Amino acid sequence: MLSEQAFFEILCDETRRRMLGLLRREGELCVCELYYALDLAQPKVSRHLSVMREAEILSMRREGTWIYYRINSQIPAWCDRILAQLADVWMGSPRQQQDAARLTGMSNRPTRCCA
Amino acid sequence: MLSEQAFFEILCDETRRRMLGLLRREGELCVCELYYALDLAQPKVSRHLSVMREAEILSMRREGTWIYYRINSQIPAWCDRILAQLADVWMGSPRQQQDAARLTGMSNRPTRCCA
DNA sequence: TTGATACATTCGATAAAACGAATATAATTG
DNA sequence: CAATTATATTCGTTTTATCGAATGTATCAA
Repeated sequence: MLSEQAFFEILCDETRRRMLGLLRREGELCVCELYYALDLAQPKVSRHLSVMREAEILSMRREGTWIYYRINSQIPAWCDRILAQLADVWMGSPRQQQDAARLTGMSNRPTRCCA
Repeated sequence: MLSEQAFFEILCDETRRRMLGLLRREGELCVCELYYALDLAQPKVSRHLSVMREAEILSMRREGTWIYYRINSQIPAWCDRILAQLADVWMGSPRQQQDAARLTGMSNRPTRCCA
């Protein structure tokens, strides 16, 4: 169960905040969408994903070769409220807009077959 | 002006969260009250105070030999909201109660002569 | 000016976090 | 089975944070 310490350690890294921002906005994204949108190397994104998965702030599901990540719906309410505050700050920041724009402009995004 | 990165780096450390929790509750505390309440070495508390002072999340005033710290009233609104969420989580946690109890039980607390 | 009290800083060591590069695994397609 | 695509992990290195111990500074009182 996501501890206070683990939660703040996760928020400490800007890459992870960008990932959480995008995921909160989009609901669910696969790894290739994430690293494309953030314009970062795939192993780097994967490592941060695994850190967040182990801390149970993210959950994942596999669909074929793609793995979709989302913010774990089981996180404590106070974490969710802080993420909401963070999203407020983020929306409108140049970096968030850039990330979102790159995602929108991405071609060949995988098509989800199911929720 | 307190950056997003600086803010989350500060929250990353449990000692600093305890300090912010106490300061939010008490309004203003001097260094000796802080390290007594937290039961930590004075240099350790001083170092964390200077980190937070440099990040402009704390402000200070001197009164004689005592230096009083408080949460900077100029911090961005979103930081304040996150600190409020944090205070909610904190209130009632064993550690917070312990810190507050030690402060209450402290003898020879300096008497403030002015605001 | 000497001593005492409150607080700050420096120093060296340790430990944790993040990185790029390379490699491994897992599912799909032919 | 081989090749391809998507994702994960390992490895060695570099950076950064934190710490205790020791020392420095500032204020006040005698």
